[in-house]
Parts: sequence; structure tokens; C-alpha cells
Amino acid sequence: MENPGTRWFDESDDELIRELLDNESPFFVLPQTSETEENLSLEPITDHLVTKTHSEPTAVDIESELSITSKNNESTEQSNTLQSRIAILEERLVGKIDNKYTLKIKSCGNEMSDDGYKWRKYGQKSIKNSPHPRSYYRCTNPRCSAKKQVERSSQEPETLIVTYEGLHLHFTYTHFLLNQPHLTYPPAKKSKTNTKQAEAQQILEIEEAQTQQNQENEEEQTQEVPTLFDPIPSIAAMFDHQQDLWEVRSEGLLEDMVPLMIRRPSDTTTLSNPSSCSSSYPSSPPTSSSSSLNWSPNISSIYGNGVTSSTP
DNA sequence: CGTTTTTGACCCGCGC
DNA sequence: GCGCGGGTCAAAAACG
Repeated sequence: MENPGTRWFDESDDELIRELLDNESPFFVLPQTSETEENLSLEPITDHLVTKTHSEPTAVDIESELSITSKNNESTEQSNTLQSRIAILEERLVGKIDNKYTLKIKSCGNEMSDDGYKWRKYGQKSIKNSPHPRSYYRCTNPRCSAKKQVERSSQEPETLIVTYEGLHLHFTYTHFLLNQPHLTYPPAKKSKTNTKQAEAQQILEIEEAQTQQNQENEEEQTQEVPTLFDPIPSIAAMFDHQQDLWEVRSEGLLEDMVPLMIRRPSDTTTLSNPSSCSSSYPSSPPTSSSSSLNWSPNISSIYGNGVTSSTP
């Protein structure tokens, strides 16, 4: 019996993930290399502050864990369905990783930035020594345990302090917008009569369909929009659609899974454009949302290096 | 009518 | 053990 504390993945899981993390997979942020490079790359554009006060999660943790298990990485049977393996992975990831990091967002209005995910507020608290209350948000995706806290800086009323916690188990909305232009999901309706087994899959499909609809409505706008990459690494997002992607195409998998920002490195310049005080995310409300998220952990080092986007 | 926000209550960890 | 502060719950209200 192996020590469960030192491994989260089976060999088969390991294999699966390694394929995704290997080489220049841009999906994750590598904190070690980020400190200096990040500062350099951000320096010229830091009208906005970027801080990471908490331990930055991401690939390093994962890979280090994976490396532990990689020695027994023999060819694995495909007896397990990919989907079930994914489910297991998700559970393990979510249980294991406690991602928590903080961003400072300069908002130009009352509204906070839209990071591509859909959040539901579940609480608000007044914080000691702070004139502004802290709001607590949870990802609306029932499978996703990601949370975030938003509070306004007492020193800089225009600055929002956003603390992300947890991993998203799904794609961002913006991700779908550009990565699946011909997505032709039927307008999936929420069905309550499904078996629980199918429910998880259903949820994904529903969200995809909804996302697609939203995106179509604002397609013109988002074409030019500097879409953010995931503030939180959406590990499981990769897996959610992996099966489909593999069925559809044997190549370009990573491409489809990589958030827009990653696929369009040139957009990194607009990401932190200090002069743009306009929000531009598909799910942003039409009411002149004005904020700009400015979190860019060594974008250049990640994107500028192996990921040559094949933007259509 | 379903979903989201609001908000007071409750819970829990921590320091004293 | 007690009080405090922060995080979450859940019922009601608001919203679309």
C-alpha cells in the first residue's frame, strides 16, 4: 500500500496531467521564475499594482506532486474512462490545493472587474480598521469551489483588493468565446430529471451553452477585447473538455484549452493598459463597467516562450 | 418564477 | 473559558 499522503494521482492520472503540463504548457504560472521577470515586464505598465501576498499555487505544486508519482509511469491501460479519471483528478486537486492569492485591481468605477468567471455573492462583512466592507463571492459553478474576497483599499479607494482562493473546475466564459467559435451546442435546458451521474456532465454542457449564447451577443466587442487569462488556474477545466477535444481533434488540444490571453500573447499589452478604464468582458454588465484587472504573473516569460498562438 | 443579493445569525479559530 | 474577528449559512428581499 502506498502512502496516500505523497501522491494524489494514479499513474494513469499522472500520465494524463503530464501531457498537459509538459513542456511549455502555458496554463499555469510558475512562481519561481516570475518574481524578477514579472517585475520587469510589469514595471512600465504598473500604474496598477500587482501583489501576490499569498503563496501562489499552480503548476509547481502540481508538478512537484506529479514528479513524485512519475517514476512508475508505465503505459497505462485505458480501462478507465477518461471521464472517470478526470472526476477523480478534480476531487483530488480540489482537496489538495489551497490556492490563495491576492490581486490589486484598480477600478475606475463602482463596479468590480469581471475576470471571466461568474461569481455569486454569499456574504459581506465589515472589517476591523477598514471603512469598507469585504464581500465574499463563490463561483456559481456547482462543481467549482473557487472563491474570492473583494474589498476596497482603505488607502486607495479606487483600488480593489481581490483575494482568490481555490481552483476553478471549468473554463472561463471568455475562453469559450474565442476557442470554440463554431460551438454548436443545442440550447441545453436545465434538466432536473437527469441521473446524478449525468448531472455533472450536464452542468458543464449547460454552462457551455449559456456561455456561448452570451458570447454571441457580444461577439464584436469581445473580438477586440483583451481577455484575461484565468486569474485562477483552471486545472480541471482542461480535463472537462479533454475527452471531447480528443475525439474531435488529435492535435491542437492545448490550443483549445489555453485561455485566450495565452493564445494571443500580443494581448498582454492591453491587459494592463493603464489608460483603458473600460471593462470588456463578455459577461460584463452593459452598464459601463469600468475596471481593469492587472494581474499578470510573468506573462511574457510564459507566453513569449513556447506558445506561439495559432490565432485564426 | 428562478436566480442573485442582502444581511443578521451562527460557527470557528486565535489570542489573552 | 471568554471575547473578538473573520468566514459562512440561510432566510428574506430584490432582481430580471
